[in-house]
Amino acid sequence: MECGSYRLIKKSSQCKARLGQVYTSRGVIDTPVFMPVGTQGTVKGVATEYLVSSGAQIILANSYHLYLRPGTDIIKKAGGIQKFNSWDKPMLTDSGGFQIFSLNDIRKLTEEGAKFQSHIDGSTHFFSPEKSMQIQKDIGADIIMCFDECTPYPAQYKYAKDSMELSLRWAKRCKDEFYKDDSFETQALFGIIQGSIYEDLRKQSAREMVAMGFTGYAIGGVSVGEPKEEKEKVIDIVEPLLPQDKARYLMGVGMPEDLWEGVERGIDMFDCVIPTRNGRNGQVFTSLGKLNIRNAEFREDFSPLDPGCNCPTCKGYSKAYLNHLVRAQESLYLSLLSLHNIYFMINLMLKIRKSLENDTFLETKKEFFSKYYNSREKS
RNA sequence: GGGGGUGUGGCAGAGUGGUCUAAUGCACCAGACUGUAAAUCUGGCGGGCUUGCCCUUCGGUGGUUCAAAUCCAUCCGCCCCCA
Repeated sequence: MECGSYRLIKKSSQCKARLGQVYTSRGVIDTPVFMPVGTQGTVKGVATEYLVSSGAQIILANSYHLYLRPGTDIIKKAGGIQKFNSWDKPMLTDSGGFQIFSLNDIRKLTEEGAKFQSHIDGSTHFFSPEKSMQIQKDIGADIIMCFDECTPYPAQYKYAKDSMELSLRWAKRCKDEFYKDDSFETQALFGIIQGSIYEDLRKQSAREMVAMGFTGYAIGGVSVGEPKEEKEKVIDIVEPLLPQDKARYLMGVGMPEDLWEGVERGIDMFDCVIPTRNGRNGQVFTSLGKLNIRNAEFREDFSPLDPGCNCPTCKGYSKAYLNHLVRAQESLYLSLLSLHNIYFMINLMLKIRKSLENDTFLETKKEFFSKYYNSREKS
């Protein structure tokens, strides 16, 4: 079976949601799936063994960050990223395209590629589509991404069009570079659709990417500040143009509510920094809504974060204790909160997959939302 | 007993006649975070409302002055040095 190939198991009778699997040489991924982000080759604050016990099936790493530090030579010597960080399940690397967006002030874009100034020491580095492919081959993840420009929001039509077309030309170069050797036997290359919030641009991008032919397709350039409705509109525009027999990946998404909306619209894969970053900042996701564990109301609350949660944090520690750890700036809270949030997202996807098996997606979604949005206000 | 110093918002600590409800940090109270330059960032932090203004604040009291956290007197507290 081709690495990165998608198998549709069951389609919802209620909406576009799909239950399926993505094949990789390091294992099969049940979809819809949430992929925790481990930019520097580590899901911040979460040891690999806990990541495994959370049920995470695949995690991300980032080309730009690992290229700068420790350097791809070291990762190669280690035997690839999975040997390096002891994660032997599937992995996906982002191309550095998002850094073109986030490092806006210290990068310069040309047709050839992107010149970055290292955020670590200021040194200059150049990423081209070809270079990004080489780096991602060296890192050795199972799924790798095309080098693109993650178009900022808001973007003028002209900018969005030029940016999307540049990403198309880069995608062609990525594909050419990727298939130069036999990497495709163990790695899959996914294309990324851009076009900001403009219907014709999104359609053009989707059509041309599909015509070019990739193992899977990602929707990029979302969750960059646009309203929720715009994001959902973009999925609705792009999804019908994507082949049913390929995985669809919504990049950088998201919040629990976004995962439901994405799955409902036919998305199979999601990644987001939110469970870890927000965890480090005290925000916790629970079946009864979000809460900030730092807040005074939890000082004497000796119950777990989420009554129904099976994570080590909820099994072992109370809100009052976690509140204390945060106030005392004890580093343990970084791990405990990140871990809980990872479990929450993974369990959420499990619940979603189960509802698809039973073909009760919409009812389950409704039930989730009614608890998630109403419970905390009532109490 | 002699000499010197000091007292400012929850804490530390600036300010030494008007531009002072009083810098800054901490603490505290909230909010944000979406392919990670993030254990970060933002806002609030005496009271009232008609949100611009009014009232109350710099150990206590009493003065000087158009004007006092700032000057004077006095009282109270604390600290240091010498006996």
